[in-house]
Amino acid sequence: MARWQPDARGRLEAAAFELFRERGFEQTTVADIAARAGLDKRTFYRLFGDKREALFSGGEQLEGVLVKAVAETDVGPFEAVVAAFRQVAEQIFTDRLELVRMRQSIIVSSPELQERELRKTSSLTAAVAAALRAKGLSETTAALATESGVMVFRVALARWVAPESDGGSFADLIAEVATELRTLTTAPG
Amino acid sequence: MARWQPDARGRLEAAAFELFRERGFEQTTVADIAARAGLDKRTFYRLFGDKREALFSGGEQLEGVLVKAVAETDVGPFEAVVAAFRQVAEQIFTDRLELVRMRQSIIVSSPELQERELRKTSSLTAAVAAALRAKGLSETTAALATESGVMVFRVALARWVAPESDGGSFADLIAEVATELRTLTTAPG
DNA sequence: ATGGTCATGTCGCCTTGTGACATCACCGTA
DNA sequence: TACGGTGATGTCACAAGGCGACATGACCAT
Repeated sequence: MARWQPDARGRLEAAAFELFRERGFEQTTVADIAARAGLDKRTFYRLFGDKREALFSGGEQLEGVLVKAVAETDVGPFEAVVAAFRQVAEQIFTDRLELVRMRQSIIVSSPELQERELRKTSSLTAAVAAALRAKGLSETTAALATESGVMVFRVALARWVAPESDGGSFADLIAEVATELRTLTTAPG
Repeated sequence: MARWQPDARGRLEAAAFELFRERGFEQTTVADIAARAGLDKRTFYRLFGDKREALFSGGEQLEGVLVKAVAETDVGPFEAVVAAFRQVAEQIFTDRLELVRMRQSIIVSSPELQERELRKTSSLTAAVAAALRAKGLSETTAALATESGVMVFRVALARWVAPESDGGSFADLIAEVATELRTLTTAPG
């Protein structure tokens, strides 16, 4: 018989998710999370940099998919980023609406988590922008195309998880929002 | 003779700014800041929510100017936001390049401060978007116009404070970046 | 003079996050 | 079979962030 149960990291993530939902983020201590996972506080900190990180693990995967998609697509930079996000929407978000909703509701309830989410988005943005620069685009163009794409994704996500949403295709929503953005910046006055 | 020196808040902000530059954000304790300002740690926490806030005080002023400018301007939403930021650039940033550079260098050196800056930007964005909605625009349009404007501002700011920058007109830079964004989202392929 | 108000200081507490060291199953090797 | 190494975990101790409760004392109105 093994000395330790397997997948300590996964157990901690699950425990954190449950506890954040049950009592809220601030009312949950790291010791609580570790206890529910049958581990020690110190072990938690070996696997996660801090309490917030337990909620932000899929990030690297997302970044990988995005960067790859952007690098391989060969249309205009803005179109490339939007296409990459649509791919992410299909690969990663499909059939996960309820999960995403729960996650969002946790994040919205805590300023600390909102800050962390913002930073995650920001570093993801930097990675995508770097991928665009690697294709020969200028600093400014890469930054604007990437941030526009991220913005479209965020607005579409907000609409997708909204209570009024019918939970239709997230990828289609992204395309719609991209179109809105185009008309918005184009139309003078 | 007064029992307390005046402007405790200002003294704490100044002390924090100095210490963050001298030793770095993480190496500075709240007790250090308070001591340099001739105050107690507890007093610091009465005036600021946390250690980071000592560096983010002009934010409310900025938000006020922006919201007012957006509400009063009467062109397309994106144009309104860009115009508002150009006004801010002239009113608040002119002749403060060195100060802004120092501030930025402090923020860049600390992940915690970066997170906080992101959140400040985010709440400012929300305020501007609300001002646009108050003018009758849809949720999505307001969000896209605002975020586009904020993005333009951020990219322009990055270029303005960059070491290679000639320190020319920040407002002009904003106009340039806005134009770049238009061509970028417009051009298909 | 009297009492209220308000900014500040003092004290004590819990939580976050980390360094240093102990433990002990597992594994390869003699 | 014994032995030592490795790696994940627990234990202990501690600095710092952040907050509640209470004390202090200058200022002000009456």
